[in-house]
Amino acid sequence: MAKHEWHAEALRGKGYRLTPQRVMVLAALGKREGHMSVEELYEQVRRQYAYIDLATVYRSLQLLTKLHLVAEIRAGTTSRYELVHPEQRHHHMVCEECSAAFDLPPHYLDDLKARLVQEVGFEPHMEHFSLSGLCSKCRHAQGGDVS
Amino acid sequence: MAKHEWHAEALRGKGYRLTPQRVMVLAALGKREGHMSVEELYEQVRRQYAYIDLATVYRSLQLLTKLHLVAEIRAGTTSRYELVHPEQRHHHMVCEECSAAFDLPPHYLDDLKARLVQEVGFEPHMEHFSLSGLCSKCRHAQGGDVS
DNA sequence: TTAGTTGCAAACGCTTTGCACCCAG
DNA sequence: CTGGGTGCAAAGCGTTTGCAACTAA
Repeated sequence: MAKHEWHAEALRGKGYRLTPQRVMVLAALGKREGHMSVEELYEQVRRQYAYIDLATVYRSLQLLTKLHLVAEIRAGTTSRYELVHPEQRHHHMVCEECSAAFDLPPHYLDDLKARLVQEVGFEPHMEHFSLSGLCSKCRHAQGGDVS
Repeated sequence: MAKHEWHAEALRGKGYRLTPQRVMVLAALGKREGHMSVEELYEQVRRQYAYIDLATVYRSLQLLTKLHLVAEIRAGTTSRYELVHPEQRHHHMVCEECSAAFDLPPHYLDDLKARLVQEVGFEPHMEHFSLSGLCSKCRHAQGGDVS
């Protein structure tokens, strides 16, 4: 079963309609390794179905995010989205220079989260978490200057 | 010398004009412990000078942020601002429930940053960093359900 | 059949910009 | 005096919403 079909089934299982638009959104997300901006997603889906509306893409992403079938990653001002694969939780690092995205193994933040809950009493919500900075490639290219 | 005067001097020292509007923005920021939204700042300044324009507030914050005299804290979609005190670096935790803001001692993130640079080669930029989640008060009020 | 979903267009909230006037240096 | 800064109004941009038509179940 293709990558996105699991998600489509989950959608129906929860009582929502499986419309062509939603399938296309899921398929587009499934075609990419990393996360996509709404605009990228929109362009991608439009190649299959020219009449889809941006609002529909937004509404689909909203629904899918609510159901935890896709994850919303806030990078700077705008959001990016990717399929959720429950067995491979991770967070993100986005390079400010080249926009490349990297996965951040969960244990880094789990440690931080545990310490914060214990020592400060604050429970951070890290589902939509991402760090921005410089990837190793761009770091070396720039000679390591820190802003 | 009052809290914000140091910042005003720094502004002039770098060759920018010290206008009443900028002084008022700095003063408003200095009056508060935590960070303020642009709107709060605007309302505050308007009490002294009814004709200030929102655009001026935005432009002042942009300049001050560029000069590292104020820090921009991204909380969810919008930004909040506070005076920078170089000797007391810290990051932020913002409660999603009650919007209260807490300071996060730098060592928590310094650890994380060091590990990331060493182990993954990624250098996160944490100047404008904040965590959102639930503060201890709201956590207990809600009975600890995690979304 | 019929409630959930879509396309369309308009509105929204926050932020930025163009421009003529103004004032800090 | 003069160029940087301001007020004003309008535009920009990503996102959301109201509504009539449509369609998955």
